[in-house]
Amino acid sequence: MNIQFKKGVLEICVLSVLAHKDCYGYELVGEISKRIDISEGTIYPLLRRLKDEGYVTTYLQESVEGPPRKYYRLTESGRTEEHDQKEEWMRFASSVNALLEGTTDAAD
Amino acid sequence: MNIQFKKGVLEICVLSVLAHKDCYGYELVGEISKRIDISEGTIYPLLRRLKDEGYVTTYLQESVEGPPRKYYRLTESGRTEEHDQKEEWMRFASSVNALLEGTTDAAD
DNA sequence: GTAAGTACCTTGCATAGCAAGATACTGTGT
DNA sequence: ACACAGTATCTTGCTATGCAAGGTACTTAC
Repeated sequence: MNIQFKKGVLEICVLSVLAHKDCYGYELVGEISKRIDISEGTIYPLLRRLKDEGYVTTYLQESVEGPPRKYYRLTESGRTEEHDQKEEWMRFASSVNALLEGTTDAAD
Repeated sequence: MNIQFKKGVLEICVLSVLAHKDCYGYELVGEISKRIDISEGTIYPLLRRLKDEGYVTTYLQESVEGPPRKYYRLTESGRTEEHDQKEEWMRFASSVNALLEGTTDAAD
């Protein structure tokens, strides 16, 4: 999978999963990996950024399966950001598709 | 427009335009900018990479409107790459869309 | 001669993803 | 008791790509 394609996209993916339910980092890796490969070395710095920007808050919760989990919850600002970034992704993706189709349909 | 979204995508956009017709750098900026912002500082290093990897060849052509134009033409290897990268983009974009829709349709 | 449009190019910066490794808790097998 | 696998957190150093800003040079028009 082209690593470059993921740049910026994993952020909206994380925001989108968190819009559905609170998650801890390790869990997010599993959720997102169902569709798109993502590693722990990516998720933790990303979550740190989201917290620094005020899009999420965190709380700790004990686990019987290992060390305590740090859960991430979307803030109101985070919900707005999720909405805006999703729209921007949709616009971007359809621009790319138009360009890829439009420039080849005469040649193909 | 989110700069990060463009990472890796501009390459397939360039390959796709070149699959349709030979272009010079300045012209590619104009073609692609119809859909996606791209600057000259991006296109020239990108074209250099494509040439180094054997996906394009170049030839000079005089112009009455300014300095000579350096045209880029896809090689066979470039056509294969264009096809493969386009498929990969399509797969990637639909994975992202599935993730963005799937994780919110229960919450929305 | 100077400004605007065309056309090429490079340098230095910012960003984000990843491999690899460090830390530590829990349960299982030996 | 010890080792290992699974869970869970985090950091460091590296890589790749896009961009602003700047430089060069040709042509036409004022």
